[in-house]
Amino acid sequence: MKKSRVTLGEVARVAGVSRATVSLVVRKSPLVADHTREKVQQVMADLDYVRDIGAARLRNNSSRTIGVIVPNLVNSFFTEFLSGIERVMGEDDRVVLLANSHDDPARQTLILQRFRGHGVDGVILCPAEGTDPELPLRMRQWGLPLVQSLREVGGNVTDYAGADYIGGVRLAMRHLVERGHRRIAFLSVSARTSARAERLEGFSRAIAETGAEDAGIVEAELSWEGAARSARQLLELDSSPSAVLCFNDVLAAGLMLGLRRAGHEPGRDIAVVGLDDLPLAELTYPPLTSIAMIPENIGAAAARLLARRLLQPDVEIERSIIAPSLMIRDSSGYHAG
Amino acid sequence: MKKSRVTLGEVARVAGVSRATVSLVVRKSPLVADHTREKVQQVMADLDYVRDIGAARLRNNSSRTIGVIVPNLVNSFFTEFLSGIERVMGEDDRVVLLANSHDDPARQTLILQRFRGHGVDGVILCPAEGTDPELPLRMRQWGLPLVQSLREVGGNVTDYAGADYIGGVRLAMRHLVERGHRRIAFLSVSARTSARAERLEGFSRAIAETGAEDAGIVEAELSWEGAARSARQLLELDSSPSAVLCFNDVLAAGLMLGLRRAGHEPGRDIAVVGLDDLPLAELTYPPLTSIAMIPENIGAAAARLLARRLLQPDVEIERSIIAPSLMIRDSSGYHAG
DNA sequence: CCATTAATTTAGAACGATCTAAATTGCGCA
DNA sequence: TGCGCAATTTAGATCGTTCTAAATTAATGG
Repeated sequence: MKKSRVTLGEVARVAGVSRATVSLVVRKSPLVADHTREKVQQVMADLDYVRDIGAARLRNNSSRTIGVIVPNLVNSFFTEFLSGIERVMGEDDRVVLLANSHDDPARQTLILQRFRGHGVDGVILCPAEGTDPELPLRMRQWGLPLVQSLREVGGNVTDYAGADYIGGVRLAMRHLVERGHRRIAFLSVSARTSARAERLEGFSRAIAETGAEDAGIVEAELSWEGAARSARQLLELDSSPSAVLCFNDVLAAGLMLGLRRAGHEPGRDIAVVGLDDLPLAELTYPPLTSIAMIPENIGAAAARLLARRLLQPDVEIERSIIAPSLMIRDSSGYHAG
Repeated sequence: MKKSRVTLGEVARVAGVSRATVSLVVRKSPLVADHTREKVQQVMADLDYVRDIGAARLRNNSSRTIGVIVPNLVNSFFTEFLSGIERVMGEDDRVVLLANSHDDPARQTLILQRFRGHGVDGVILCPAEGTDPELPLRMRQWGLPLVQSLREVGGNVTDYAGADYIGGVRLAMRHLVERGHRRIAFLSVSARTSARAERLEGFSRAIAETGAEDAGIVEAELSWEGAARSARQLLELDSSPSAVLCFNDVLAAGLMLGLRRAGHEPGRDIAVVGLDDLPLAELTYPPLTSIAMIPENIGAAAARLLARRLLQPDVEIERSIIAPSLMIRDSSGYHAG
């Protein structure tokens, strides 16, 4: 029942060479003669040899494993992001350790310790809300390469991959203004993350640039239910906005639900625009105008940044920012008079 | 810049004991005297010692790592499933290696080799479409514990965690029949998986049980776009169904879109019911009646099955089937005369 | 105070790979 | 044939932990 693993030594014995030679073959070294290589490869295939990467790492310090920490696995934004990471790392024969911080810094710390124990080569982190800004420095002291993504703490001290939310918000606002909207509200969230800060920054800049009126900022819990509840607050704003830009598509979808419940038809009585362009955006009613960020690409970019740093630990830090694009659908269809 | 890891040996030296003793402390053995334990723990904390699990596994054969392979990371069904696995494994201080097979058996095989190389303790697999039914046996020969989930190949030879789709379809069909529907169609998918077979089985059983008319089975590509395109075929069925039960919520949402485009109002002109009850179901218009399967719980169940088998490798195989429940919303609101 | 037994602690060999440094083999050419 | 140099191959130490078996220390009873 128990299987004894086939080891380098076995292969060496059967092939009639030394362990060291087999090791060279495994690592595709050019030092080994062609006929030896072929013989060894044949034996490896026959015995179904699988190299033990853990044992290898003990000696050469590369586990070909990276850790990814996301705050959430329900929002498909994060899972597409994850998908991009997994794809790029897989192409490079690396493997992904996944963990969910649930946006809890304590849990995030625990996970990082666990990852350290498993000897990951590096980490892609979307920092939990309330993460200690010193964390990147601490990780540097641990000698653990870090790429931050989607959110960022500690100033520009690590590689970073993200979306251009300032530009994205600008696109959305211009679109609304072109459709004649003057009083635009923003549906934000209560969680203090850099992602939130960036969007708010984008909003105020866009207000300045377009000359539209800041019709108010309302905070909701980050869930469609929360957004639905906030519909009332938005409708009761003194400024009576004709359009609402939302923190993300989940909130936008929830808001549309809440508006309809309150007797206002989104896309006709009031324009709603989301951010992220989740698959969901096509399926709401009316279909949601949104800003595509293509999280899969952000994940891929983060993975490439990390791969690059593993290769050259001391290369200067880089930021990889994915450009947004406007997806016009019916929820912004209303042309304000 | 380079950090030399703090090892057991360092801790031992500083604490003035042997490596073996420190190892006992790390593993919380009761064999060590209280005062020694405290001293050692103090030193471990001071030096920021992190146990190298890879090195440990080399000796004791437990990596506290499990592999998970899903066919897809976009459908939130799978990501919630994943979330359940990650949660339960995390509670047990285990770590999850994630990979996406993209429903491709060749890639799946590659991933399994990779996982083997990383010394995973076990695997939770949602088999790709077209997986060799012999795979579970092969994995047994490798000595790699396997839990299948959501889909299954090779007969009942491994632990399995899934949802009761036969029961779920029954719930949905009864609901429709209670609302007066007699001619019910099924929107299926082309991919041949056990998940599909089970739902079709449920459909034909429910037809028999309820005495409703099988108004036809239409196959769509597994995407909302595919489902939208299939609306036409459904509407052109000779049987002119008054209700459509869909393979899952993504198809249901796409179908509703297609129906509306074709001038038929879902929930009023024709009832639509989904399966899975994704978060999405609340956000479509009209909100989608669906059968909740709670993928997070299925993932948790799969994780527990695997944890149990790791503890007792020879315990008899077990099936863990999550019971479905009916979530009534507006898309089935139409009461056929 | 010594013999036993129980409670702690430990030296040293694993685990499966890689690295270093040195040994061996083969080849061209005098 | 024999020498020098490049091309291959290898012995043995090593990575950080756990295991085995034995050694040491403490505790108990007579």
